[in-house]
Amino acid sequence: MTRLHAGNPDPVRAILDGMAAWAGAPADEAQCPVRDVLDRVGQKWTLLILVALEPAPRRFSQLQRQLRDISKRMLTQSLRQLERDGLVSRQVFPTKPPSVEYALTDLGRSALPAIGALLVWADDNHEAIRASRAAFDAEEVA
Amino acid sequence: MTRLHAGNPDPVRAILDGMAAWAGAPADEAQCPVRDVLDRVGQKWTLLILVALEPAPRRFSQLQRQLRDISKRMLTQSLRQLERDGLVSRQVFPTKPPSVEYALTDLGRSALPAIGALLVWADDNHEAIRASRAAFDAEEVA
DNA sequence: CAGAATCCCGAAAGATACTG
DNA sequence: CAGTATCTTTCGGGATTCTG
Repeated sequence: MTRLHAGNPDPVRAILDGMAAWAGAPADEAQCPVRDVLDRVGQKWTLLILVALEPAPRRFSQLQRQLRDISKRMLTQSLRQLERDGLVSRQVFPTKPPSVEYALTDLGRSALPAIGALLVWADDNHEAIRASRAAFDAEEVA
Repeated sequence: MTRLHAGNPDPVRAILDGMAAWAGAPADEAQCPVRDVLDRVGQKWTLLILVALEPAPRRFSQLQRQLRDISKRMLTQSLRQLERDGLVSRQVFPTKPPSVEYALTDLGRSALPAIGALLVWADDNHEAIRASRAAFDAEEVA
């Protein structure tokens, strides 16, 4: 068990080693923790939902309004996955009409710093990225 | 310009505000820095490539071997995007046969801490996640 | 060695309509 | 309100083949 700790001096290197270890098993790569989480991260809505739940628990409609252009279908699906992964809790109130409240679990909350760091980086550097793209595209034409 | 700084006491909140600001423009959501970077992150190979380039610059074939099951096509495509975004530099050596070396730019390197944090979290918690999934699936059957 | 060019499939995700 | 059920489209990405 190669466990990585936050205090690890070179986590990135350890990650590479960990990936190398998984490289042996052909089909078991789906079980690799890195790939596993990366798939979730790629889900387009999951991270936004987690972030949206940070300030306080939300109800279904509240989330849909907050995320603007997400369909009910995708919201339901994403929430189900997050619930299955244990990052989000779902509590049904048998009112009339029924209301459902979603909240971050401790596990889900523990992911926010890392996610936040990524989003902060995105915000800090997207201008540089856009500039780089413009320059790159300009050369392509020439 | 709501700029987020690493020292911000509550970056997540600021991100939400930032997203809300973008929510106004209907089609310009693609320009939202958060969405923009999230798309890249979801690319399945981009993060792995960045991590793989951390220790030292690599050549095309080296990368392909290191990432095991990536095809030439996807490796080329991913590297091009990263180059376009200014995260990776590409240098061609006119040897015979030609060799190409890829390296992280300063911008690319600046993204590694955030990525590392995410991957460390993944490794630390994937066991809890897998347990949660098992429990969830067990209930579904019942 | 380091790609470019095609072909093709399955998964992700959007639109729409119906329900308890 | 909080979903579920379909249908359809899009697109990421794998396999294969060809080149300088």
